[in-house]
Amino acid sequence: MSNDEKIYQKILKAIVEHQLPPGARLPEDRLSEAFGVSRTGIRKVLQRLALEHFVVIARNKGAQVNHPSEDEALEVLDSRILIEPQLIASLQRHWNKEYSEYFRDLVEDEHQAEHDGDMATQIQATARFHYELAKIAGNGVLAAFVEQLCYRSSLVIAAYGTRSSVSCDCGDHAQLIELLDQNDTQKAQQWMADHLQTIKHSLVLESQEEQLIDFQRLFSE
Amino acid sequence: MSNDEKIYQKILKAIVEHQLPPGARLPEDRLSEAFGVSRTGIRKVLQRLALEHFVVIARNKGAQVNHPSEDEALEVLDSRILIEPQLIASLQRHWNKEYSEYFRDLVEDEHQAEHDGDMATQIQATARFHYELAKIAGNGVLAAFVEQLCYRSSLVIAAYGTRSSVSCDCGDHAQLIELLDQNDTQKAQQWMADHLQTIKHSLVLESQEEQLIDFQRLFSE
DNA sequence: ATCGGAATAATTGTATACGATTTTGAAAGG
DNA sequence: CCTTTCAAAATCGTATACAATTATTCCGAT
Repeated sequence: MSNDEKIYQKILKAIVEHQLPPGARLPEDRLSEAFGVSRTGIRKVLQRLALEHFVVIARNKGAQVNHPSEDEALEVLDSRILIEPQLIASLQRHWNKEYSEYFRDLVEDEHQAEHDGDMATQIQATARFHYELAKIAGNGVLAAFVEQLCYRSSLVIAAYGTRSSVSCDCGDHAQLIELLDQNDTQKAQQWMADHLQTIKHSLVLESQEEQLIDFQRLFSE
Repeated sequence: MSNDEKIYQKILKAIVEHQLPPGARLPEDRLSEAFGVSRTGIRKVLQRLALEHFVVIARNKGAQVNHPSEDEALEVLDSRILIEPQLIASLQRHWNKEYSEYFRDLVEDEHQAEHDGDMATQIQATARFHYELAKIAGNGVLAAFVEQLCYRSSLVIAAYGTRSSVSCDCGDHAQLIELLDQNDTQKAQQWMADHLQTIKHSLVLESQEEQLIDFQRLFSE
């Protein structure tokens, strides 16, 4: 893997795992000295992250971790709701015992991370379950998009999620594997749709109220 | 629009309109003098185009217009087949007379370009019909992905399309508007799926045979 | 004490320089 | 005449320099 790619992965990991919260500034100087490369390489990485909506770059003001709007948050989840259940059908055709065991291991990793209170690992494992699943459906273009949506979902949860957003759904993933093992495509599709809906509705969108409430509190005090 | 963005648009346009064919090399020096900026700005644009799969960059060998593999070509179309019909449902809810007229104008542009033999304009108009339609479904994240898939489709057609790939489907678009005007969501979805299938099957995938045939021809002559 | 406003510091935008790698082309040997 | 080899040209990767813009701090005025 190229050096740029390694830096990209590290920063993305930090964002997705909520180490770098939404709104955090990412000055090129600090990053370049932290990674031991010149600003040139850092800029390249930041621009990539910006295209993928993990950071936003304002002209002459630099990069900061994206704080997705409520619209964006919902659209990311809606996109997954539209795509991922659809992938189940072609996924089911490739399903076999090896996959079943592999994904049970992934679920086990999730449980372990949850038990250890290791939220970063848990977030990664949860996202990975979804996009690894997407990959075996056989369409690399869609799989790449789903992978991006999964990571963006992690960022959405960082912005709007509660503790339950990340942990509540973990036990569930094993249920999907059961359905796939039973070759019950219909139910598996429905499960996936419900699962993503659950995550979507676990988001707390404070809307504009947050700012209004601040004003009101200022006036009332 | 920033200067970078303008350069990006121009190069993308040239690729999508088949002015820069798949495989064409894009040396940074030539581009930088052509656009009157330093290589820095060009590199930024090329790297963006690479992330979006319009060009491929090989280390120390530079950028060239992507020549999509057959797998990639099919996956791009399959992705559209999975997504675009699904968008019809939410699209239909926003449909109104203004949209109807707007899209009839777009179709008229397609016809005009076809009549004038202006393939570049025709390609743009055809892609635009699809992604403008996707936009009014109300999900910006998905719409952006569909837009990218439409442009990638143009590149796929540059690589594997016949003349009929670009022109045969033009008259059709008006039919979809009819169905939307009649509020016949079911048929509109089916139409979209069939339409994209038609495009997919109009591709000629020479597969590995091309190379073999070349050898055979060399021997037989 | 608080609110401008100017000077200074910090940060980004773009160009250029130089080393590294690849490609090209020509000359020498078979 | 063809192949091989090596030098030169072209091209890319990365660092650095300097200009442009933005953020911060400090000072004076109200």
